[in-house]
Amino acid sequence: MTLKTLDTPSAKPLLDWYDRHHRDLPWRVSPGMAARGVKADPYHVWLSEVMLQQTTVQAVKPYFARFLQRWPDVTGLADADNDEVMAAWAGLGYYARARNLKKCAEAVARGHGGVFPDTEERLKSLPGIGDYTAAAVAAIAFNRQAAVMDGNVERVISRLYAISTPLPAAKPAMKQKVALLTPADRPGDFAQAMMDLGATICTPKRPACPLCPFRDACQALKLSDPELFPVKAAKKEKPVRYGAAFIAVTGDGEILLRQRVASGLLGGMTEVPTTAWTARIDGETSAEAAPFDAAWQACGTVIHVFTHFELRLSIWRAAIAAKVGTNDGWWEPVINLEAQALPTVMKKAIATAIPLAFKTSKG
DNA sequence: GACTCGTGGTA
DNA sequence: TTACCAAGAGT
Repeated sequence: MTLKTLDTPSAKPLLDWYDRHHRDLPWRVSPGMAARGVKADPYHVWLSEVMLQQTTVQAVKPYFARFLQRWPDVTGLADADNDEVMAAWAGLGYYARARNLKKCAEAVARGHGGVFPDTEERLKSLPGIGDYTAAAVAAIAFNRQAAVMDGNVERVISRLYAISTPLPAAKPAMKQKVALLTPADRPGDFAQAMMDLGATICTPKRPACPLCPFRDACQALKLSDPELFPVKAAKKEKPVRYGAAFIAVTGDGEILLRQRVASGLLGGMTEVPTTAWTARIDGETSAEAAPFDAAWQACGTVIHVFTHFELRLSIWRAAIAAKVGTNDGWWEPVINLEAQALPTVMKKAIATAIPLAFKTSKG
């Protein structure tokens, strides 16, 4: 306890706040249940943490429920078909997470007897588990005193200590503060409390400081303005790329699909034939680049914003009498599109050409 | 440290 | 509308 210097606040007010105001989430054991001896299922904790990486709680909920229903335990997921996992993940984004999720399940099932390792270090050696997720699973599922730091925690800590060093350079110093603050008792609840606080009280804009359990200790509130923290490095501008996508439909109601290469953007996911996505409008965005000769009709443009560029996709449609032979693709009944591993941008492209292709057409 | 890697919600 | 951002990891 000598490490806890005078400027380290107590975690007690936060835990008391969490006992009263915690969010009820499908993957969470509430503090009340935990007090009665209910343990969090490491599989549930891990699955939810991977899904929640850079993803909102609202978006994760239905995916978490579907995955759990389909693959109730880690061994079932390890034995699952890769394409089915990718299809189940379709729409959630960051598809490397799904590829690594499967690899991690296989490693746990075949290398650890179906039991998740219970230390931060061993967890971090698994695919798709980095600093954050290793600490989160260790703390939440195994009650380890691990320092859990995500975007919420960064915001809370940066304000609590009025840290003016920009992110991500400030991360090591912030992590040290989190480690000093994390209690040996209830480390999992502490981590979840910090994240709930960041999500509901210590929000990016207009934080509800009067309701905060750290209101008396917060340096930003005392000396400055909490909304000024955390300081972040300036982000660069998003370039625009252009391309064309080709939706070919036969008289039998089949559409030409193909699979993207296993790595990189939308790796391993399903797509309609497209040109390369280049920085300029050129001949490649026209029907000249179509997969085969047909009466291609322009039917609109899809604008889709990825993390680091904006894509403007010209959509071309052709109704053909019968299938055309292809090298790298296959013909799929339009009626089966819902079961495919189609990322959102591809659903938007198809929905532009075939408005009734999906039950709920977005974009 | 700098990039890559999705998507949908919000102000 | 534009901009930010949400329980980050891998290279």
